[in-house]
Amino acid sequence: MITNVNLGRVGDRNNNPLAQKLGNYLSLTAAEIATLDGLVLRKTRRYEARHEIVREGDPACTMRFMLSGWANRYKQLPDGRRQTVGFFLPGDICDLNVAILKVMDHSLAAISAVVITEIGDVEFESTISQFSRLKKAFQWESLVNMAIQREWTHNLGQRSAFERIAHLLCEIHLRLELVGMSNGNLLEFPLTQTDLAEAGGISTVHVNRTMQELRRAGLIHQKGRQLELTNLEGLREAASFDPRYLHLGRQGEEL
Amino acid sequence: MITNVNLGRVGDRNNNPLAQKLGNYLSLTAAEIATLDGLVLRKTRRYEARHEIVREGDPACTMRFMLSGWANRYKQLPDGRRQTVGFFLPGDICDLNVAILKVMDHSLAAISAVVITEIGDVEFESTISQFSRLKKAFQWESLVNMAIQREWTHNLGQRSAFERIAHLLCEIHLRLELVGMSNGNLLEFPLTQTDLAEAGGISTVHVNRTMQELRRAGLIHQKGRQLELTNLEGLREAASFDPRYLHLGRQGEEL
DNA sequence: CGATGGCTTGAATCGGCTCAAAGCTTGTGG
DNA sequence: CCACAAGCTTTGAGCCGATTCAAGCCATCG
Repeated sequence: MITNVNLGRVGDRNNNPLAQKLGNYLSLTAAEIATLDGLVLRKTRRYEARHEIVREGDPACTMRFMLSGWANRYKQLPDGRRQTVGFFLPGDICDLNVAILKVMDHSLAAISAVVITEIGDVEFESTISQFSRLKKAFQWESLVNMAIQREWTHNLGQRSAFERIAHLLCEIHLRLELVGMSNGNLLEFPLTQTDLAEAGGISTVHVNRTMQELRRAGLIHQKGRQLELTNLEGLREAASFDPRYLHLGRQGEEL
Repeated sequence: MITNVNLGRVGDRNNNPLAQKLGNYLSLTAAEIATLDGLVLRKTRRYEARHEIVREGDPACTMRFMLSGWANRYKQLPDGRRQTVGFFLPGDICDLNVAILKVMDHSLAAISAVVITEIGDVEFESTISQFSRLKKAFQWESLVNMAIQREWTHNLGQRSAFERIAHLLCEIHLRLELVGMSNGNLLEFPLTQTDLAEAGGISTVHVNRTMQELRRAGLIHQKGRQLELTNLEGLREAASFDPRYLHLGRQGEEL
């Protein structure tokens, strides 16, 4: 069920997560933030949990910004085997310039309820041609997304099930932190074990046993939809998680 | 061993592979091709087979274009487990805008002897700001690279060893075809079984058995460094290879 | 209160890994 | 032109991580 809603007030209680995200690369001026608000806090679309957003084969017509909720990007083999190739968290940009390609090579689906802004490329182009630092920030974000995709490749190719799940949790935790959505080591966690299985390339049953192992090792603790990373250092160690691939740290101040 | 060579004449016997590559997305004018030649056929670097090009942690200072040879991009865990996250074939662009990031999150190494052009972003920016169709072609190429990375993620997460290797071979074959480097189903193939193992996330021993299986199934045939895909349709079938993720077909003519 | 979706468990099985040795090729230097 | 080394490929045997299948449990929600 797709509904169009005008979310005019998203911006006031919770800062625009896109501005928050890009602020991790360059520190943005008030004018730049206002520009991002203008891009993002307009007509939005809401998708209920577990609903499709776009399907592989659909025309690729707009860029999408995640305002709230979790979504995933997945690909499927003809026989149905499905791999999640990425998660979208608030502040994420689904694909810069996708509109150039005519057809989606993967699907997007909401995990929890999701609010998204769609942006046409004309408008986007005109914004970044006026604000060169925003342009740089968007390119940066895009490069980080590629780096994440490479890390996922690495994750699936070389890590054991235990390490993989640990790595996924570390990445999600850090990415949520970047948009102010973790409360220390505690986070809202809508993923089912089946979601983790599809992202980790492991069977659901084995995810279950792996999560038990992580709990027994004192690395995580779950109560309902909340996940606590009870020993973040230990978890990162277990995963060989090295956050450098996320390229944070405002190294771009000089511009 | 790194040597600087001026390859002034690369362009005349073999067309500039970059122009050939981008020509698969948009059909380029003579002026556009000349511009690409100007970008690419200048001072180049040659790396011998099996030598490092950049290492994880190095400063990320330039874009790179592959003029000839094969290279790979890989990441390594602290204990040495190594995953190839992508191959670079002639005509490939190592990373648009990498220079924005300060540090490489992965390494590049030559597989066969390789010739590369390095391009500074200032020069690159000025070129694409003058030639909007080239800009579009470069963005397209960049989106295709992301799509390839997603497909690799899918490959590692869901396909069996047999399917994975088959898929890799299909992809390589098609990508070589795009730059005129396959001779029908026959191709020059410098990868060792160890290379395939690192790309497929499988052990070398198992790659060996898998290649035997592919041979027994009549799908491939090897003589020395040559690989023949003796039953391309069968191979694609076995791999569930769907070339749509490479987004070919000059759908961009309208620009 | 029943239904639905997610989590947990056990047992049997299998795909792919490890280790270790041997067989091939290719290139190099004498 | 041969001999040897180095690197790549092949083989076998035993093992282990992860899968499959099938059933039961638990929580939530209409």
